[in-house]
Amino acid sequence: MQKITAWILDVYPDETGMVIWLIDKTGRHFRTHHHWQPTLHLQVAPPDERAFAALIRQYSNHLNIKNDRKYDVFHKWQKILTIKLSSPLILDRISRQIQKNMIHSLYWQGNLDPAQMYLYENGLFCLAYCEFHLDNNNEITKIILKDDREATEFAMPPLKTINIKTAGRKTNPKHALLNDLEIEYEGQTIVLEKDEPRQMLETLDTILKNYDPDIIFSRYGDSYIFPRLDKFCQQARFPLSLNRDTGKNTSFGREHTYFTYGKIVHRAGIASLFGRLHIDQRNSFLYRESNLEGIIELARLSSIPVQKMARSSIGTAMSSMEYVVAYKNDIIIPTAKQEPEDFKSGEAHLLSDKGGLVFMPNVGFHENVSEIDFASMYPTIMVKFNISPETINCDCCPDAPTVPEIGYRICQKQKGIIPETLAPILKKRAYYKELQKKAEANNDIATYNKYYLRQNALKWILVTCFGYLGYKNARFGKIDAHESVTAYGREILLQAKDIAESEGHEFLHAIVDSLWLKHESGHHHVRHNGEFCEIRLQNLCDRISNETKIPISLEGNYKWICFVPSKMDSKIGAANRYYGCFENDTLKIRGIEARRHDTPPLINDFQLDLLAQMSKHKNVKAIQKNLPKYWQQFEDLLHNLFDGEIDVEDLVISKNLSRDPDSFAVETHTAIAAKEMLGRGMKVGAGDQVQYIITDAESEDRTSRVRCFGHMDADWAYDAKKYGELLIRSFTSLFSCFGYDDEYMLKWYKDWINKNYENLHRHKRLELSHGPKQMEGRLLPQRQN
DNA sequence: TTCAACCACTT
DNA sequence: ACCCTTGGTTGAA
Repeated sequence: MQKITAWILDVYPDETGMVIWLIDKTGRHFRTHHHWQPTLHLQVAPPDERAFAALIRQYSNHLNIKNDRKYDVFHKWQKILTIKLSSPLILDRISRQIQKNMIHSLYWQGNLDPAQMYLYENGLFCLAYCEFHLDNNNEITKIILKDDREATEFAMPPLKTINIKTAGRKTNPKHALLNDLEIEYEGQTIVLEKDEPRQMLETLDTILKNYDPDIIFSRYGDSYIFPRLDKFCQQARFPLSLNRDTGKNTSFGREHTYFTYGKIVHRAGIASLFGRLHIDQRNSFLYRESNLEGIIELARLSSIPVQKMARSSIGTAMSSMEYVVAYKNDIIIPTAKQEPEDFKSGEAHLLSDKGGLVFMPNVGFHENVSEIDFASMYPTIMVKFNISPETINCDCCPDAPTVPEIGYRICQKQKGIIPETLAPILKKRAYYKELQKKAEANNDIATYNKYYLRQNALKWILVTCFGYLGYKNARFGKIDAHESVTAYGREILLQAKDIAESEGHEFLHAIVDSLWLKHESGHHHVRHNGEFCEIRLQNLCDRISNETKIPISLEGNYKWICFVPSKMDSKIGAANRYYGCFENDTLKIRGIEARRHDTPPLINDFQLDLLAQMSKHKNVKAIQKNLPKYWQQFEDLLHNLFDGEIDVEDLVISKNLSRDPDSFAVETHTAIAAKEMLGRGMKVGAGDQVQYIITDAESEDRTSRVRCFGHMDADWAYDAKKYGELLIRSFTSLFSCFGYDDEYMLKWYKDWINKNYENLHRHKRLELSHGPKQMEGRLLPQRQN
């Protein structure tokens, strides 16, 4: 027998169990194997008995079935069949077959990834430090975990990394011809030339064999580099050593598009390696947000293997963390959500259907305002009030306290699966934030970054876990739990408002988890009375935190803040559109043009420039005094626009395609630009970004309304009038409360055009002062073949 | 000119 | 493989 103490690098199934790659303190790696059989649970309904018999017949040698009992999520003792499969490789097939042919039956643990299932069952995770007992065939006989996924300090193995990317272009090269490849490792860069494919493969192979990296980072490795390399290898019959496991070939997953945070995201198919990790930095939300630190943090918490974690959505990580808890508590996981929404009376529905509480702010400018924010309000509510699908209206606590307004009971006896999942995450994040602060104070940038990245990854779990509660496909989701959270949220916000008012603060505005309070008039500057204010606010926050049990803290004191009026009704504010300036002259901007990614650079820069100037003013009077100056800047820019002096790249509008170009019902600018690109042989689809210039917004001929950026040639010019309107809109967003509202501005605009550009025909195209710039990198190249 | 459907985006 | 709202545009009535 042999003992190795090492980290788990990667896990994947084979015929008889799991292949487990280890890496030790010195960076040595080992391929080991652990015999393992996956388990499913089933409760066969009478109509499905024939289908079940057929399944047993078909897989007679592969299924080991016994009668069993298990608790389900609702703590019901279920009489079930436990089915052991002979090999993890048939798990997917059998799981699908049960789901398809046995629709009346109850079925648990279906559609789980075998590697994750193995890790859940053994309480393990990738990058866990363990002691492994091996026999002479490298077969694992015992694993002793010497690590804890909830630990905030954990050791990491020494990982050798290498970077592969295409030379030159920064854009997605999926349409492009093959480019040179750049390989970076140990501080050196090697360029592999595209003209010598054989040479390219041989050099890369040598590097892989000699340097033997643990992680390959790439840009567009999933969609481009790895598929091309694979094709080359096949053509040249060259066995490239991408995989450490010599028996395996690179696996290419299916590409897919999905909806998240209100937009379609395109995810290229995963190119995953065996025994070595490939992370495509451009196909990983998590990498972009929180680097390898965040990927590893979540891989440890969720038991999702690192390569898959890198490409997973936050929702997937959240689900997997719930499964970890379920396995730990020996609770079986339903294959699909089965619990229908509880019956509700009309009235209850009306009350509970509301989301977060939002007030209507008094529009316009306010001075001497402080903002206080609840930290992670919704997840904290879930943990503090034990809100989980199975804790709502449980059978065991008929006299339990109820949720405000909607009256659901919440279980007092059993801790819910969601609170149990979230509690350690909240705790861990708070701890990381503390360490981050400490490192900042010590000017220790490396440590600061490490903890910033980790807490940021956890933040994403916390901001999405609430939405996931009500998501109809989530296995542990239930809309009632969702509603309970917002009900508590509303009550807590109102409670905070009452406390603030009782302490003599003037309530100004509140959105879900933030409150804006005004200080009594008489102190023109918070600074003037600063210290007194700080203490009063600190006391207020302490009192609210104590009474509501949700921590709240001071976000900052505003010199001035402006709540932008709604376009629908200028009397009331659009709840989430505001901008303000803190005492230290930093700005907070929400909802207005400069915050939107589809605002062209010209407009964006103009608005931000105005705001930067305004941030120097200490009160509203000073802003008002400078209005003529701002107006002049606005009018000058408008003249520039009409005189054709603006570079086209400052007018580019970028939008995400919500669907494939041909399936748009309305010919929006986005749809027109996408179709133009399609016509030029470029591959654009849902989730891709299109960039275009408005050339003639009012044209009868739809195709002339916009041009996709990159194909603007000298025959085309931008539509100054239209961009003028966008410019005006960005101006009114800032100054409508001074009388520069839409109505006034649009009338002024009409007169201004008549006066200054009366010879400008409505559809006249302007000459460009400089030809369109073809910017390297922003230009989408023609697709090959 | 009006308005419903559609689309993109933010919190 | 998430909730809903606001604001703007399109194109037919």
